[in-house]
Amino acid sequence: MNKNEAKILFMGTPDIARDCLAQLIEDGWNIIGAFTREDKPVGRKQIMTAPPVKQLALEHNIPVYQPKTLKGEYSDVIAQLAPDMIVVVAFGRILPKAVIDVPQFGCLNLHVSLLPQYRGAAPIQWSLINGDAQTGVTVMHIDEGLDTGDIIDVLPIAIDPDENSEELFEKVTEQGKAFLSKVMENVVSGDYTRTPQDHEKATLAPPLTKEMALFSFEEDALVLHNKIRGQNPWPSAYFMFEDKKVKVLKAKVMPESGKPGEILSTKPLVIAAGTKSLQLITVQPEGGKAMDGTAWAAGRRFKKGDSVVK
RNA sequence: CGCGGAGUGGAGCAGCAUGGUAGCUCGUCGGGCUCAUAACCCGAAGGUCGUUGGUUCAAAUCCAGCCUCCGCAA
Repeated sequence: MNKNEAKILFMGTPDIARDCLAQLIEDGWNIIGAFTREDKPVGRKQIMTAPPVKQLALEHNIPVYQPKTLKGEYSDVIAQLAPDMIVVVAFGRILPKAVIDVPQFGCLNLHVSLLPQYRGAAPIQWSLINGDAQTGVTVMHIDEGLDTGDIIDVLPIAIDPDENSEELFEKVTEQGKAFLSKVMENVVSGDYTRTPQDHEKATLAPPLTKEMALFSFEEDALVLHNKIRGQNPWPSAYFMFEDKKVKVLKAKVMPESGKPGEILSTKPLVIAAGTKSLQLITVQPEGGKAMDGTAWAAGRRFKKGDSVVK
């Protein structure tokens, strides 16, 4: 069977899934339907917004399905669609066995880490927070676990020491979507191998939370830098100043040192950390827009030697 | 009507309770000092104080409406 004949059922939700779907459409795959999460309220106005995948699918007249769960009756719906392959990218749901067993070529999943490392929802962010030099995308056969299936192929991707989650996501998406299409071709033609994961080496990348985004200047400057870039754009690493949140969107490690929290310089704004110091390049105070660290320091009338901690 | 903060020269802020002279830290431009500088010194330009209306002899400041931005929540 070649790729024009294979019936593909796509499942995914956010931007990266949309971009992958766009690539598959462009490459001529026969997409018979798109499963995505339900519309949800977004922003201060709580406007109901369709997931990116839904928006793209509608533009291409691809049928959209937004079930609450894949169990029960939806397993039958999927069986009736009779896909030859199901492709899952950031769908956010575990597929039940009844669904996994439907397609003859199985269910493929693109995961943005070098499995078995960083199984779960936020692999990109965790690889940055941990200061890794490399990540990658893995295409695997889905089984009933969380990112535990047999690996088909892997594409390593280098991480720049200063890039943030958004930038790394873009890079990974760009390379990953073409890789996915290529691996799918190999699978359809039968030219591939399955390699079970080494479960002993598995690590988890759970979703980030706003609670963990609070940091202390007692920590090492490099650790803080990695937290800041890994949590940008969400949830944004922050510290408290005069009972208000101050998000740090972009920072840089500086060699100077001092008492943690001490302002070593206001232009640029450099604050001492546990080890070395951190230049706050872009910050966003609660209630305010993102601004240069120096601008924030100007408005707060900081002087060299002041401290941002009590 | 979910809770809350905010709109003041190019940036970030103060001033507003007790209406009456446009302030601070920067940036920009010109000059000086220096081997040099994100340093320092001197000087200058730049604002109908978000918008509309009201009160008043007089409104950035008090009152009402409207617009916009942001944090939280989701």
